[in-house]
Amino acid sequence: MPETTARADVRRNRERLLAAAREAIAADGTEASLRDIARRAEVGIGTLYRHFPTREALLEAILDTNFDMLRERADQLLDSPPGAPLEAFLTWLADVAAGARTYQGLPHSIMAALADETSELHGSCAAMRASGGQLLRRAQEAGQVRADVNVYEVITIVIGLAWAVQQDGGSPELMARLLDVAAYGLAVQPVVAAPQVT
Amino acid sequence: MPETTARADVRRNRERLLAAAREAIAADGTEASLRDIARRAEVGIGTLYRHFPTREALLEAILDTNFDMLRERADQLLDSPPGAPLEAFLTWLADVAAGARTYQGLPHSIMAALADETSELHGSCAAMRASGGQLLRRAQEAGQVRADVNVYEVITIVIGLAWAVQQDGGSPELMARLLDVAAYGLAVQPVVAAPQVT
DNA sequence: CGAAGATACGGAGCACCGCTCCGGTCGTCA
DNA sequence: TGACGACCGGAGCGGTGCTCCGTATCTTCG
Repeated sequence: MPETTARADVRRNRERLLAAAREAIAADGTEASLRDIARRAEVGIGTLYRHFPTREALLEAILDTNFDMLRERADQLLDSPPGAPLEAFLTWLADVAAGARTYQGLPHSIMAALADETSELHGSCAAMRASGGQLLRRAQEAGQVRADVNVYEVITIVIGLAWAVQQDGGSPELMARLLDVAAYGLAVQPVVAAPQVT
Repeated sequence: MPETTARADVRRNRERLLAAAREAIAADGTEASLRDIARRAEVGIGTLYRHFPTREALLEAILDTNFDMLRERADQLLDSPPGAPLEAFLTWLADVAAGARTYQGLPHSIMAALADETSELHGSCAAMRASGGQLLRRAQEAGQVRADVNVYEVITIVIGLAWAVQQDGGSPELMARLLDVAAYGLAVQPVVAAPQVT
């Protein structure tokens, strides 16, 4: 049973706007022109603002499922393998990095949302951060990750790297290499293909 | 003997514009309104564009000495201490991070300039990168830094972290912590206050 | 010293942006 | 079917980056 709002055109316009926004944001990034989104949806600019009072509200509606998946992924990684907590943690970090790079400008939106508690995006971002916190803690308790870092710093590192990679054209290879350096820096023991000291 | 341009008002206006730009960029970041800069300089918007055809040209004029200092610092670190190449390299990285954070939005401008060879800022940024490359190579040849990273990746990491810290309010403490993680990830052996495996 | 010529100045103007606000339309329910 | 109220659309405001040209100013030469 789909959420049955009072009027039909409301739901219709909402769907049109979301579809148009997905298009526009895929093309132009999270800073896509709102007027352009309204145009694509064949809807007045006023209608867009009534449905989504702020840009963050619109982003939240679009990215909702993405963040949920990231949270689920964390829970999943937390449950299934009792061993290898470092690996699980790093896997999740890579997922976060990948998620942050799905749209041009997303890293900026995420950082802004984390900093601004009044942002509509804040909830999703904070939930994601909390889930990652558990993964981090487990890896730290297993003695596999530096004990002197917290979730906030880890997220900041990953989003920062994701941003830099985006600026550089968004090559997945570069992202992997930078994540490798970060992983090496976070781990207590080298885990990946890193030069060994003899 | 100061560069004697044909007309006097030209030099006068140039100075006024640079002073105004420094003010505005310190206040509003590298995306400061150009109209506002012209207003502060008590000069027409056309005059601003004639002196500095693009925003990058204006930034270049302002940041020129900053980038030069970063390059000199690299040369200096390369010469003075024959030992401790890792330390010299990491010191320079911290300087770069500090420099990238002097203005809001500077990390973005730097990354954009490195990617776009036609940018007026590209020269300064590329020169800085090249100087850092020597420091990196020396540390690698001494076996103190992972051999599988290049300057480009290192710069990308540092600027990415600087950006993230800026987004978060720009706390120097956070910057230091993130740089520490990056250093640990780049170094072949732990050098800083990092948890030791027993 | 004064006038001619070159050169730089200023800002009006264009197309865009985010965002507000209100008159008219249209769906819904009695 | 009619009335009511929620919803829509877009004009309008103040801002942006950038261009272009009539005009004022500086310099140089007679």
